[in-house]
Amino acid sequence: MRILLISAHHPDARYLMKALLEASHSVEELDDVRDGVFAATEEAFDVIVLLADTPTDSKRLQDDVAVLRGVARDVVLLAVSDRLRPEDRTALLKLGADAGFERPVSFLEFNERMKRLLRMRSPRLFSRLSALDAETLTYAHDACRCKLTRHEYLMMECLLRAGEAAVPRDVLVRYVWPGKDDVNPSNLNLLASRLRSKIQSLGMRVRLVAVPSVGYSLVESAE
DNA sequence: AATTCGCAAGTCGGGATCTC
DNA sequence: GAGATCCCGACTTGCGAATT
Repeated sequence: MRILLISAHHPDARYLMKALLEASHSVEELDDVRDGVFAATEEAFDVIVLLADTPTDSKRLQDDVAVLRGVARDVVLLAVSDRLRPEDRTALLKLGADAGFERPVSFLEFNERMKRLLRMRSPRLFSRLSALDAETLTYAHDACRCKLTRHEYLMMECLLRAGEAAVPRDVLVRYVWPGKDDVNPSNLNLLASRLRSKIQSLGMRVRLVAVPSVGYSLVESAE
């Protein structure tokens, strides 16, 4: 999943970021809601997680949720706060949040809830990604199963969500190495090469194709 | 110790340009 | 127009560093 984590240097952000990365998500972290709004208009995220300040200003959190929902209508929007009274939770839901969590957050529950909400909001995308298993880092196609590394997994996820359309190189780089702006472009070639040979060695009926001057695409092969 | 990752170097193929 | 050459992007391999 492509996740935008917005947190104003909250101590929990480190923990959440680490857990999300270990769960094989592609996470972009920003510390300002205004930057988050800009990022959400520039790129299609699956989930936006808004970590409120400590102590939480409920009114401000609600305003932030409303602004984010205004620019990202199809995204799963989650708010995490110190304290969520029933009336706060209700207000957040009315303003467009899909769920509100109170600290401390159980990551396992948080992760499962995210997946469930994505399934409801974007069933087609969820179906495309169903070939991937984040827990075991495997890709399944027909009767074949392919064990992937974390980077290979993220590249595969990025390609699968595009269907058979070509994914630009810069999009792939941002997806696989989120938050890093000094990625050597040849690293993507290297990753693609290893992913391709892994798929081919298992005889899978999909091919990783380089699209000159654009990027890569994943296509079904006849044989 | 095994796995993963990334850098460096080399190969390959296709397109562009030049020369005849 | 055809062949030769050059260049660039894609791909592969080897190896060492970092991580688990």
